[in-house]
Amino acid sequence: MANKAAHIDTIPEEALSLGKQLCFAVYSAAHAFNRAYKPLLDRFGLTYPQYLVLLALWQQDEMTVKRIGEEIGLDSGTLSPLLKRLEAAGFVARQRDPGDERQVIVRLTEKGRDLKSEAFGILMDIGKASGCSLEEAGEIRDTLHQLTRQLNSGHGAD
Amino acid sequence: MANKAAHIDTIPEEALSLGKQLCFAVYSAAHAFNRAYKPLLDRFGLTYPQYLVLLALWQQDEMTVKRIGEEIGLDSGTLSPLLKRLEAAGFVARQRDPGDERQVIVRLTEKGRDLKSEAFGILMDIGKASGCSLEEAGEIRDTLHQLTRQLNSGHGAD
DNA sequence: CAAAATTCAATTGCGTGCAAATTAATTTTG
DNA sequence: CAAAATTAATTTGCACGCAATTGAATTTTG
Repeated sequence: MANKAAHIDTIPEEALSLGKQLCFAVYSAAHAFNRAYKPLLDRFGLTYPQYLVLLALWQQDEMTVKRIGEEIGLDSGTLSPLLKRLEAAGFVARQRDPGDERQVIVRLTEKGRDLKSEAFGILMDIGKASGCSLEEAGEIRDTLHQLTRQLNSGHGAD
Repeated sequence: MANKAAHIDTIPEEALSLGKQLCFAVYSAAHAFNRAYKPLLDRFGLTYPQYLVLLALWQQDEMTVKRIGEEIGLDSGTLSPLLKRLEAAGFVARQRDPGDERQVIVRLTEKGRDLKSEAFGILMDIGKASGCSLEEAGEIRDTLHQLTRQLNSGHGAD
């Protein structure tokens, strides 16, 4: 892992510029995606994190809160109220696991399952709005996954 | 009713997978950066958005709330309380523009200016945590800037 | 010049995100 | 088997982030 940052006297004043910072680029892109999704999701009364939960459930129905949290990277403090809102909106049902009463199993309702077919439309609208090809998107995605893994390794198991 | 989008043979079921979505990769990377910054910024009692405001002010001191918002992409609804907290913490001062009483000018305090030299340390810690070279970071950054611009063009000035 | 429109910041309301504390259920252990 | 430790979800408190509203100041215009 040759780190090019060996002699850092090369990091000038300019490095503090927002435009020069990778983290700000990621931060801005995340907000831009959020804004792009908003009008599409508003039609269904969903927020982006709520949509992420549905995406996860469309792949694998009947997950515990903890499992969902691992899938999308949120803790129960965020998920508990979010899931209650998804339940109130009729997209999912929550039920204590009879086998282990500590756990809550979240499953799609009919309404939640029906939304899946519409999700392809959202996906394509976003794909168009992002203005990049599938290959391009795939490259950026993989690069970011690697970056995320690297960043997360800093406080996991060391 | 077929649960498969009829003529969209290029976008399969798999496209709904979280791991396949560019937006989720961006979303996750943003959170990963946030978590990486947190312990570094906690030392100064700062949040990441607050740090962004200081970065902007280190480049160009004495900006209006609106100008800062344009720099980092936040509106006054977010900035007003944030700037009050930055003021309460002693990093900035806020003052109505005598020439145009609608505007509020934000400027660094001595304490805010002093923090600038420490910021290089934060920058380098993050650079190390991201595990990519300056060139690599630059490429990803430019790609994301382009992506952000493309996404924002969908509802901006046209 | 005065009314209307515009601009800027602050405020309100709602939904994340995360840390820390809480509660209930299960597992470990002494 | 009972006490202690662990686990899962909820709750609480704080800080974004954004839409919509408000209020004050300025500009436009009739």
